[in-house]
Amino acid sequence: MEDLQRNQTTAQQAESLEDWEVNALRDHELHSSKYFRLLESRRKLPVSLRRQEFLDTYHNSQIILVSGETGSGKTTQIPQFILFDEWASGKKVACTQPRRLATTAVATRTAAELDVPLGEEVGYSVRFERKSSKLTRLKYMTDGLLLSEASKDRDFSAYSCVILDEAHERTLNTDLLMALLKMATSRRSCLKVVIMSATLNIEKIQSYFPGAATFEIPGKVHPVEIHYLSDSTPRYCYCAISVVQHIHQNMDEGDIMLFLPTSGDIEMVCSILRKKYKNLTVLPLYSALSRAKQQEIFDDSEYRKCIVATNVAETSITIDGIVYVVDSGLEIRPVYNPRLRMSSVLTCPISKASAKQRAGRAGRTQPGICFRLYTEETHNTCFIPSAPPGILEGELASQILLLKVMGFQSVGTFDFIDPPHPEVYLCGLQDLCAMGYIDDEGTITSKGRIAARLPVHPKWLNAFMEGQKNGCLREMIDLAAISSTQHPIFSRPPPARFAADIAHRRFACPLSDHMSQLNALHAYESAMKTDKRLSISQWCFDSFLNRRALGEVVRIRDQLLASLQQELAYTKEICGFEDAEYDAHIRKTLARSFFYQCALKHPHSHATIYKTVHEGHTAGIHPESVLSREKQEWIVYSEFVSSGIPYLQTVTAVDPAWLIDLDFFQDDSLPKTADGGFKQPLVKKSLDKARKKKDEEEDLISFEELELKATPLVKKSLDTVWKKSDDVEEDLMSFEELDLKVI
DNA sequence: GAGCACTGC
Repeated sequence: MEDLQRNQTTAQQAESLEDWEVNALRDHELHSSKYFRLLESRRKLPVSLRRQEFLDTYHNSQIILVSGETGSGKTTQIPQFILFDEWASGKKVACTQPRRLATTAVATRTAAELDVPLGEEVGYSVRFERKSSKLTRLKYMTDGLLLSEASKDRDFSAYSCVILDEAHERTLNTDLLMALLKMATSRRSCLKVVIMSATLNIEKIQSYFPGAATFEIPGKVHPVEIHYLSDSTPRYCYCAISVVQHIHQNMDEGDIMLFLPTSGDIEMVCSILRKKYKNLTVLPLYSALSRAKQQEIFDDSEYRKCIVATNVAETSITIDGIVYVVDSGLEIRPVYNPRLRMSSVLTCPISKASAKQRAGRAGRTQPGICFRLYTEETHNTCFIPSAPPGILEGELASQILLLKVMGFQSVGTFDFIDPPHPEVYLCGLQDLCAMGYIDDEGTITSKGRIAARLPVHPKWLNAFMEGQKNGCLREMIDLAAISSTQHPIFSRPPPARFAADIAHRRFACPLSDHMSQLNALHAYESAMKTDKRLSISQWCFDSFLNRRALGEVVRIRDQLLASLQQELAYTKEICGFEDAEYDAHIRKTLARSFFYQCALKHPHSHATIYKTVHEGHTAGIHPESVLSREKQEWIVYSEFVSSGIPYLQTVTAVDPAWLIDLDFFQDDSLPKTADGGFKQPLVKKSLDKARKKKDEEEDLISFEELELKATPLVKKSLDTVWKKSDDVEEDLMSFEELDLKVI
């Protein structure tokens, strides 16, 4: 390796080093026999045949765009080519992935290919888990982690080259990194950047990096025959069952993968298929399933396998041996409305890129067939080319804060590939201002600097500071951790919802969902201490609590504690407040830290209808909440969501007296909407009431004043019809009826 | 009285 010169190596040099019987990276340790077996198959990959061409491109350009389909070997080989070429730099090579699982998997594979122990020359770094050392020269990491490193070092100065993989997915983190790397390359001429992407939609990235060199790698995939429906159907579940039935009964062996939008659809279809075919191994696959259940899809089976999946199977999990794909053409998409600050999910048609990706799952090991449960015309005219980038899809407060802490003052003019809508940006600024993280000029405050570095949403810093004042910092940290897990800690499996609700009652606090969550977490922790490890699963099962989620809560909580103590100098001992007023302290803390997320009950309405104070929107309380049938006047809420009806989720009853001294609620400072339409009387009167304890009658306002809008009850009639139907046979169409045409 | 996906620090 001593003879190699940075950015001047040749494929021949590198290959002769690889062919040696001793390991050039490991001070001349002998290679294992497994190494040579792996080397032989690596050399056959399409990308290996063009190693010299790649190096020529790499040497002549600072930014390189590599495009290639799955199966080209780019994720494992390109970083190794670069590792040899950058060896003399003495710095690290980073390669990012959007997901944790892929990061660890590809690092493990690459370490094996280079015949080094994982964590030494080749390592990885993901949240909660680091396998890297001083020796590490090639580091696989999640894009989120590199981003958080970049917040402390805009120049990426530990790296000679940064490789961004899966850039076509356009995750929020990848987009931010592309922008930061573009700037870093102009400051550090010795920094190399490689953007790796699937071939589709690469033009956008190309025009963002005008001077960049491009390098294409042919893929190694088998042809997939596509069949479309000649007539569209809304009954995609039964249509899918018919197609699976046809494949199973009439077609050659090979496993089947069926894509459906929701876990509900999946469970229903699985139960029908299981009843009908004893000689078919039917396996559900979606992210909320336990790891063990997800792992079952890889187990050997004596029968043909039929995997029924959401789009986890599109990107996160790849399975070989699939020959038939059945694609409903639907997915669940999150929709965020910045004006309402409300999120919801919708069932939508997928993109053309997703359809291609799903079909490709059939051709990984041999030629395959894909049945699309939509017409060719639908595909061509209704499907958008590719999913919109993540930066256009959500709330951006934490990203704006991150850029501010990095020293970018006017984030509104920041050079993004796709700049977010100005209104989203403006909402983010307003929220940050309300939280006290930026001042009226848009300059970051000292509080904002701390909030930007937290491993949870920055809004929690206010809760931590308020919690410290009120002696319940520990509880706020617990709640922050609970709010950042991807799955709810309370499990309510559809067949046992009623039983789950009863089991959850032992944790319920009548005035607060937040308190109820804390009760469940604390019960879990004491069960962990007293029970043996084996029975904790059973305890969670019996209590209808999600063990995986609770485990993650504890890990996030520990990470938060560490970062609060280290970075923020929270040296004061962190302990819970324990007295008769315990509940009230916590509720007061929530009220004072999430004052911009409080709502007021409509005084006359019989149903529980609330109006949010900040924006003046109307919503109900989510039926799962302990407060759904209470008549509490003031509440704070954690989420404003919609599933047809707008709901406030995870709510806590508060006393308005706790709020009246906050600037936010001073009469003149009440926020107004752009058209000046904010309705103050309700809030003002209710606050006045708290201040003066006046006679209630005087303060009542008319129903009209509330401007309650009728909220249409969207019933998914089709869904309910499908789900209650037990006489399946009647509903099934014959395969011939479906009239599939081959393209 | 009902939800509905997937990531990251």
